[in-house]
Amino acid sequence: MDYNFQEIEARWRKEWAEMKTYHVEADASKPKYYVLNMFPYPSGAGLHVGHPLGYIASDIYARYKRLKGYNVLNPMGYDAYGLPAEQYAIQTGQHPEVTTNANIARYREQLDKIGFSFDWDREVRTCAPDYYKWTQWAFQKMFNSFFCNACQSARPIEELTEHFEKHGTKGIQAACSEELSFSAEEWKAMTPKEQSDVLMNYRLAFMGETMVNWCPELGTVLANDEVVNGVSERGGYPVEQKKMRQWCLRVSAYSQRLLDGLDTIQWSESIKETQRNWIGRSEGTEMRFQVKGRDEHFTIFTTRADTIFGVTFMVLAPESELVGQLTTEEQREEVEAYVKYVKGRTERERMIDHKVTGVFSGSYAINPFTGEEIPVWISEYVLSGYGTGAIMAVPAHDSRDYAFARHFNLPVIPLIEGADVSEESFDAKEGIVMNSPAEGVETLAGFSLNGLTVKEAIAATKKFVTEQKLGRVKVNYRLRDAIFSRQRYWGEPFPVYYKNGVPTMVPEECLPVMLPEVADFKPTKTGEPPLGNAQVWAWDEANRCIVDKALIDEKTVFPLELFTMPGFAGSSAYYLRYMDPHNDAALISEEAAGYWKSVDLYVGGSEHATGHLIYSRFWNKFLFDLGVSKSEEPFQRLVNQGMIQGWSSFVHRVKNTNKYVSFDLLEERLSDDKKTKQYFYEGTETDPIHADISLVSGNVLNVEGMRQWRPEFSDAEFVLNVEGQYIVSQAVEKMSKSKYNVVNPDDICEKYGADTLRLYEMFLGPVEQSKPWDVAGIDGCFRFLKKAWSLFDKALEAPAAEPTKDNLKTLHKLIKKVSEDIEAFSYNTSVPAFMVAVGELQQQKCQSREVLATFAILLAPFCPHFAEEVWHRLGHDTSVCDAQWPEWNEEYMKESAVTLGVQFNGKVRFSMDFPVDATSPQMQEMAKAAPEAQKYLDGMQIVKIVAVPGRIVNFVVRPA
RNA sequence: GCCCGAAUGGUGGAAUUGGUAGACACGAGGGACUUAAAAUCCCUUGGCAGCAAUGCUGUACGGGUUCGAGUCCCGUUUCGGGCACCA
Repeated sequence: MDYNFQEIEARWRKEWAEMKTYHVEADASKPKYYVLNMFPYPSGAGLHVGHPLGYIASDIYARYKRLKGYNVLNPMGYDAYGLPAEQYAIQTGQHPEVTTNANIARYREQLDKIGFSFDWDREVRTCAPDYYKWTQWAFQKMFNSFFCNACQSARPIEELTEHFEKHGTKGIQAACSEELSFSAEEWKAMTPKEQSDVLMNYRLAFMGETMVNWCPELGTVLANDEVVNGVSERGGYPVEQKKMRQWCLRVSAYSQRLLDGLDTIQWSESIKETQRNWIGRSEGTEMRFQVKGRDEHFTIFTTRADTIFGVTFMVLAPESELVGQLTTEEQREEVEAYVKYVKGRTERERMIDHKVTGVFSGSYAINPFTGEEIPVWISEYVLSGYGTGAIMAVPAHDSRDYAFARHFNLPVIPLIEGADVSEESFDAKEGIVMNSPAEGVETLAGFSLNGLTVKEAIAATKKFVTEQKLGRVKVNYRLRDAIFSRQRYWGEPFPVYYKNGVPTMVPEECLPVMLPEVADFKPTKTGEPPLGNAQVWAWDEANRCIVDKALIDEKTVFPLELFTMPGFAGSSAYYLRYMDPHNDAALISEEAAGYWKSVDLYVGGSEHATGHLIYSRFWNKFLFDLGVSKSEEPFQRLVNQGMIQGWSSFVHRVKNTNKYVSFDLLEERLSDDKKTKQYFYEGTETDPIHADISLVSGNVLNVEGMRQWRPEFSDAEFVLNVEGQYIVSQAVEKMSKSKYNVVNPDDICEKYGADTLRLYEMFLGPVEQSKPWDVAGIDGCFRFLKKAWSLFDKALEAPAAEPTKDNLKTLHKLIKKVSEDIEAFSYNTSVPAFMVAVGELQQQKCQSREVLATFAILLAPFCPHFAEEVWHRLGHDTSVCDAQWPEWNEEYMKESAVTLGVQFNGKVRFSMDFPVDATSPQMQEMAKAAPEAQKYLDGMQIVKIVAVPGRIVNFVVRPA
């Protein structure tokens, strides 16, 4: 009987669904294991072969763990809110929900063909009201919390108001946007609006007037991780800086915990490093500088306090509030012009050219150590969002300060012995300090750093600054608060209304606040976000319901928030919801949270390193503080699957013609910058144009198909080579619809079956690595399954037999290899092990039902349909999923004989055969053979015996 | 510029973590079966020399440690990834 994968796979697909084979419930009698994939955004293009890579890898792990006796949670869902559906809606008027549901249906159909062990009863969709209810709920909890710096934990906001009423801000240690100072009396005297504004300064979800990344093209603000190289990640549109009122999450409050947590989880070093970079902890000193001739001072942040004697100017960020205060009348006009110039530059312009620009403020600061006067400048190279927005410039030891000093002719004072600062600054934190102070300069309390190493000098300065109360030691983080509102339609609405200008939460019992219907998905004519188009979008406080906007009276009926939440809102805690997806009383029950705790294995792309994976950790830590999540970290082990790239094919069109020339007729030249290759035909340059890979076999183009494919090719001229063929050029690129290089998993399932697809994707290379999809190699995997099938087929037709020694040896070698490989996520090496094992069993004419059944269990994680089929043909009536993973036994694997050799100088050798067993007489013999060998090696001593089981034994010898 | 990571046949990639380099697969070549093709099976396949046994050489390049290095150390080159006026 042939391997009829289509029939087998269809049957088991149906069976598993009917039997709910993959349904899972919390079960205290079994250890749990939680496997999770990053849930997909269901795009209109459907799945390509790259998508399932991670799903297959994690599915293998989930199935393996289940066979090992774990209660495995392996859910799947959809990150359903997103920009493409909304943009499609704007173009076509089609409601995003309609397109999203259609896409989800398509995804589901594709996923179902690949044989995953997902528990679909637990599916979540971020756009479902019973799901986003809990996104809104978490937001409200953040709104009603602040972060206590002393206990490093979120606390109810009431604790803060109580404290304000008793003591004002005195003794408050809370994460905030801005340090405030007021007394209890002042607090009590504030209007509700004023109190609300003060509390916004502390809430974990707060409304803040901040510089945001505004993308005019998309009509919305973007988070820092959504801006790449100064343009929007999606679409690549320019992004500018704009001050706007926005909802924000105080992610920065958790900086230290986010950093510390990294040491407790098994993630790749590179992702951890990326997150450490993004958090950007830097330990330094904040120092106060007096302004000359005025009773004012300002504070700077530096990590190089030791360079205080080399400060020759100060620099303020143009956006800094200090600019207004420190600009003198004479300089005002010039400064204002400069600030205006800086505002006019986009983020991208600033990034691309680091122009040295700046202007003198007119003021001088006093060096607190020496009393020297230092001019205060303003320049865009100082960022307002980091530190205090002001720096002390030490041109000798900072390259940016150096460039500025050279440009504006400011003095450069070297402070490190032997540092040559005539051409560039000396930035390294090493060497011996000098000129600190320079000879003859008197300093505060006679302070001197001369002769110390830089590290000692930094420590000494910190100590001195603290003692003399010139400032304080301070830790700064680069991590910014996340901007949490978007000016879009297709996202979670905020459960917030504006009561006389004060943002107020819709009562928890009334959640979710459902996304309203709108007539138009575009922003309103007055520039309001799309929700401004909703007619029924006001909150009736008395009746606790959403009502028509026309009823707004500012007494009991108030306008609702028009912003929606960003993409990361719904994806930040979805892994918790999977634990208890139908609970409508809580995000998750105590029992579910206590049992499943956190994700043991998380699989997804590394592109989320600074987005989702930070927000999720933050969100989870917050819920952990609330006691909802039972684990400080959401994802214990993270595996980043690589991308599967596609081989794109190109036809070459001669410039300004409709003539396409076979690739082998072109002449290759390097471009002027010698980085890219260009191809010429008879001296004229050609442009490579994507051709659909379905029209190419090998590297030969189906010219007729090409003509029919798209109208522009129908009357094109194709110049063929001498064999009458049109050769395309090929290159590896990201798999994408627009590059016509997409391989659809459906086609592979159709032609080879899901089991072959699964096996092949794993065989292609390490899961973590990006690699191109190579169509040719899949035959090898398909052949393997056919061979394995015939092995079972033949054995089942023959009478059953006891396992032979060789059978057991092959089997146990395989058990060991596969078990170890799965644990290590090294599937690409276990596939060959299966191939070898099948070859051996075939040769042994294995007829043992027992051996074959065990083989089926081992194969089950990789090729579940196949395994299930043969498992049943072997006479089992329960699913192979409920079998038990076998243990290997070293006994069976012992080699019967090895070759013993002595090697010295690569010349002297002898050999003998003996069974491998440390206690066997033959092994003892081998030990004796060591002195025996000495007679071959006169004057040598054997220092070490290296035995490789089944291989060779080397005696390591040295002159005695 | 700074911080990671990588480099092994024609190709994807193995190598028990310091112990026979190139598993397994693809591709290529040869053969069997077949009228033929597909499918299947067998053999060869890093390079050089040789009929052969075998020998020499070989893991980006140059050094080093070691009885022994793809693996460890130092330097160089190239390619990926991340961060980037973060004081």
